[in-house]
Amino acid sequence: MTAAQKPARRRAPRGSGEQLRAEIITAVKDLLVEGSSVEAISIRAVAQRVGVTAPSIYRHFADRNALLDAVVSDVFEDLDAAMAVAVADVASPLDKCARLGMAYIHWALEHREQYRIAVMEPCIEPPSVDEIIRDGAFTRLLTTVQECIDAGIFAGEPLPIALDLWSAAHGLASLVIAKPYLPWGDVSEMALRVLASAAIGHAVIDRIGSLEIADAVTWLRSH
Amino acid sequence: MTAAQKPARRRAPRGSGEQLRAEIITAVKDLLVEGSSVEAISIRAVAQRVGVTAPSIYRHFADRNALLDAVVSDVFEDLDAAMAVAVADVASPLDKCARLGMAYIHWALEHREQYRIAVMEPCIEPPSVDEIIRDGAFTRLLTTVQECIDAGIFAGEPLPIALDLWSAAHGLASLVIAKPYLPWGDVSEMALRVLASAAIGHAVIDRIGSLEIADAVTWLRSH
DNA sequence: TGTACATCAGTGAACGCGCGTTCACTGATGTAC
DNA sequence: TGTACATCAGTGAACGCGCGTTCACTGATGTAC
Repeated sequence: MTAAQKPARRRAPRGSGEQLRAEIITAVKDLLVEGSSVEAISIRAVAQRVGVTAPSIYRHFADRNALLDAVVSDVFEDLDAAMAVAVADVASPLDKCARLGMAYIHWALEHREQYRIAVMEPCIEPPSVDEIIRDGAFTRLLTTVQECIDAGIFAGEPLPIALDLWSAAHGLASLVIAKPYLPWGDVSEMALRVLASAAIGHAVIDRIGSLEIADAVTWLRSH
Repeated sequence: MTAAQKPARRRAPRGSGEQLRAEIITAVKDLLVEGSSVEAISIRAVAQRVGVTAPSIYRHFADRNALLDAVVSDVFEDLDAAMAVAVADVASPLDKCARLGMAYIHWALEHREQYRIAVMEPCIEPPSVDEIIRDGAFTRLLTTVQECIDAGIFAGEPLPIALDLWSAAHGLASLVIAKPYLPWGDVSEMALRVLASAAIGHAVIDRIGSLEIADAVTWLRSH
């Protein structure tokens, strides 16, 4: 009874090579959820987690990089799914924007190492710009920003605004992940504040047509 | 003449153990500047760079982590120095805030791997909160935010505002570093926009006393 | 229904490598006489 | 000024380890007859 691993695994039937592949990706995500860093994700560690020997991994992934790439894709899908749920029943474009941001930050903080490998680490091989633009989560944000523009909340092109908002959400999420010991206080409240100030700041900039903070302050004082 | 490393190094005189120590830290920073990632910073690579054998490193640093810790401290000092220069002849607190942010982002983008190990990677052992607060760059920001509060530009406590502004600057810097292939356009302009919207957003939030973006938009429309 | 066979998912053992780290040492440097 | 000596900055060789990856294989699975 000391070795409990033998009976656990059953060989997959002929056609279903996909099964182990999916199990491997899930195992990596589980390891990340439990706090393993990327460097700790070794082929052997993953294999052991799945209950299989190391060479089996190579039947499904060309090498370690290919495995990590696949995991990153999967992680982005999870993130997009969480964002989709967050705006499922929201009609107002501004509300949608805010909820996308909050969902993004919350998901990141609940899946810190997954977020790290997907968004904070350098990519093994950079995807084309088209792939990024077509990527679920970013497209979702871009579309919502366009709706805000249509509603007269923002002005100009959606792409830079979407990048600004992404950068605001990412800034808080990644800084909390990298420096969790700072006096963050209530992170949800801080998230609201960061997202709100980015969005409001944009609206004011569009309104007064100047990037000078001093102009905005002067304008604010006169109203 | 094939081996040019022999005559280069001269043994340090008795008292000056500090000399090699400084050379080692500089060597690590040079390797980072040339694009080496943290994982590529091995004791052997550093030793070779300095022109010394690997065990020599251990006379000056207890182990690899101690070396990296020392490098991170040094990097933070460099960053702080760059920020100090940026505001050396600036009087207006608002200008100072903006310039600190711009200097921060520019320094980060010019020292990407150094910024990564100092701010984006998990710390080996987290410093106490006090150490952070006393850290040069953050204290500088905190003081400047306090000056802005005194000038009536922001309201409330300086700490959360400083964290917000840091988060805004870090968001852009770290996202550009992690995803350089995105369509960033002119990063300097984007930096201005991100910092301005964070600061202006804060000022508006303080003014209307609500975190609801919708309230701000309504308020904006009525002015 | 029963048997022989081809397939291919997963195995076990091994490879070469670069790593962090250790240890006893060497020999240039500075000092005491 | 000259010599013997203590110091200690830096060396050379080696350690054990975990890693990614390979390769020939095994034996359960599904199929053809």
